[in-house]
Amino acid sequence: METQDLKKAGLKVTHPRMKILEILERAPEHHLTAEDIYRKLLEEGEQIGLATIYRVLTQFEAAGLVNRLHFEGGQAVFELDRGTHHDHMVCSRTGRVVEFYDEVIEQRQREIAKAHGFRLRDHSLILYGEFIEDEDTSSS
Amino acid sequence: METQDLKKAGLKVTHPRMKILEILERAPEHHLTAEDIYRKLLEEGEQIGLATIYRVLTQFEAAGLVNRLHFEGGQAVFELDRGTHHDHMVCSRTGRVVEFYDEVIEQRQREIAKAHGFRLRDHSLILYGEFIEDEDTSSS
DNA sequence: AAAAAGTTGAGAATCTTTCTCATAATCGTA
DNA sequence: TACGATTATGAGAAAGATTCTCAACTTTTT
Repeated sequence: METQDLKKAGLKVTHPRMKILEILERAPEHHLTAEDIYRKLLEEGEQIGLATIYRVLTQFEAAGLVNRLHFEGGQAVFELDRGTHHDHMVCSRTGRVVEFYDEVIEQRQREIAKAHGFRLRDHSLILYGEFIEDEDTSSS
Repeated sequence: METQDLKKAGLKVTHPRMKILEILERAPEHHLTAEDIYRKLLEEGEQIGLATIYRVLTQFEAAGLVNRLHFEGGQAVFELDRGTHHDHMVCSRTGRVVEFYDEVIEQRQREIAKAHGFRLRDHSLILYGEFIEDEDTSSS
């Protein structure tokens, strides 16, 4: 029930916005590109324009409903903001994304920022590599 | 004297490549977009095509001579690889970039990766905010 | 229900980056 | 030092991602 969130953000409760939120909520991957969302909506028979998706995602980002992440590869990915900050680990083989949170790292960042006279607003930490279990050793 | 580096990477020593390296070495900002390099070269009377700049930067990246960074905003920025890994702090007001290195964070990343069965290849840590000294409080 | 305000879809436009291909430069060798 | 094989360059076209434009349409307010 996010119609509240939309209203709070000064956004009208429209069909495209609800559907986009739904997709983000249901996606098992949790991290989707605008195109991913576009295709998933099409599959469900919702013909929502790509331009609308980008527009809405940008509005959602401004409202704090979603986060936009810049992984390698140019295309931005979006995730629902579930209130808890976390960083990301991206498997270069499968594209799998795992979230993690580490208070030691968070704390160090604050200290480093302070030491540099830097007002820390946000940060992006992404680990790149491969999950060992995702490795297809010898199989077909 | 990087002609050695170019040869070692299996790249011919050409005028565009030398000039691009020069620009990267001399740039006080240390972090340039392909366009930045293109414009700086033009200012020096070097008419090198943008396509060449992108091509060369990609080759340099593969050879480990430069790093490609993805700050917010879509455009990639490049820096000369001076052999010492570091992360970045970006001022949203001035665009100023400051490098830092923190062994505690590096170590934590390795531990986190290990705990997740993740073979860590690389990482990107960027702090966003503003340098307090860059703040134009009241001035003209 | 009508008016006011905000939203959508489609395609055009923009921006960044890569590709194509004919021409030109580099490098090892004769 | 010139030759030939190889590789690189420049310009413009092309591709990919995202934003813009604007007329038609919903939502919300009155």
